[in-house]
Amino acid sequence: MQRPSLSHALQQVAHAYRGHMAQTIREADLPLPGTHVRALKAVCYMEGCTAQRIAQRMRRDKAQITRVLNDLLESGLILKACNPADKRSQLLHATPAGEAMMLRIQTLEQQTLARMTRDLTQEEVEHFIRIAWHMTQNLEGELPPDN
Amino acid sequence: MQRPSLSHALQQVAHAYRGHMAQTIREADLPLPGTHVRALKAVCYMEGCTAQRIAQRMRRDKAQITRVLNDLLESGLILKACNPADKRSQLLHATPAGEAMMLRIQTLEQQTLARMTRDLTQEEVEHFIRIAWHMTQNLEGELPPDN
DNA sequence: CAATATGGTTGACACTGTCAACGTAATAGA
DNA sequence: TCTATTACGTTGACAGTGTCAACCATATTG
Repeated sequence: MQRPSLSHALQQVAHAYRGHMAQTIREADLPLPGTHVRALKAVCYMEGCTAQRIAQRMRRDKAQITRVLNDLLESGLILKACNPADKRSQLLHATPAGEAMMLRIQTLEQQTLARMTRDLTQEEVEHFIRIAWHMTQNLEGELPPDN
Repeated sequence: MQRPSLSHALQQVAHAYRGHMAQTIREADLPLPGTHVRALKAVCYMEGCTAQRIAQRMRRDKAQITRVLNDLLESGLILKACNPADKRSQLLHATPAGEAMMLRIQTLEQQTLARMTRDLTQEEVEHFIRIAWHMTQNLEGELPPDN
C-alpha cells in the first residue's frame, strides 16, 4: 500500500504520462484527446486499417472507436474508403492534414518520452517495456482453470 | 509505434490492470469503482487522513476526492470527524464496515497482482516499480528552464 | 436457403478528471 | 488588530474514457 506498491506506481506513472501528453498537446494548440491520438496513430501506421483492427489493437470497445473515428473524419484528418474485400467494413486512411498532425504529435510524444526516460538507460526502458507486456498478457488470457 | 513502444505498453498494462480489478470486484459483488477503492485505502492506511492529503497522494483534483468521499460516507464505509487542529478540514476514519471492505478488496487486489506477476521474479517487479516511480518524477517536476 | 457470426453504428450509462467559483477558516503583514 | 492572502472543502459544469446492449447490413457456414 505504501509508496513502493506496484498498483500505485502503475497508476501514477500512467496518469503522469497521460497528463503530460495532454498538457503538451494543449499547449501546442492541437485539440486532440489521447484516444484520438492513438487512433490516428493506428490509421497512419497500420496496413489495411479498419475500425475493428484498431479496437483489437487498443483493446477498446468498438463503439468508442466508431465515435473517435467519426471525430477524426469530421476534423478532416482521416478518410473512409470502401473495403472491396468486405462491404461491411471500411478501410481507413489519413489525409495529408492527418499525416501532418501525426508528425507534429509524434514530435511532442518523443519529447515527453525523452523527458520521462531522461536519466534511464536504454536497457532499463526496454526492461520496463518487456515487463509491462508480460504483465499485460498475464492479465489478458481468459481464466481457464477455476470455473 | 509498433508493439515495443513505451507509451503503448504503459497504456495497455494500466488498462489491463484497471479492467481486471474492476471485473474482479464486480464478480465479488463489491460495487466500488477504482477511485473509491484507492480513496478508501488511503483513509484506512494514512495517519491523520484528510481530503487534501488524499488528493495529494493520488495527484487528483480535490473536487473528485470530495465526491468520492461523500459516496464512501453514504455507503457507511468512512466517517468524518472534526479536526481540532484546523476547523476547515475533517479527519477521516474507516468504519468497521469500511475496514471489512478494505480487507476483502485487499485480498482481491493481491490475487490480481499475483496473477499479473506470476512468472516474474521479485527483482523484476521491484525494478519495474522503481523505474515507474522514476518516470513519474521525471514528468512531475515543473518545467523550469524554458519559460 | 437458413442460421449464425462479424463490422460498424447508435443510445444509454458509469466512471474519470479538471476547472472555476464559492464559503469558511487559518495565517501573514501592515 | 485589521486586512489581504492563502488553504480546505464543496458545488456546478463540463470533457474525456470505457462498456453494454440493440441494431442493420453483410459474410460465412451448414
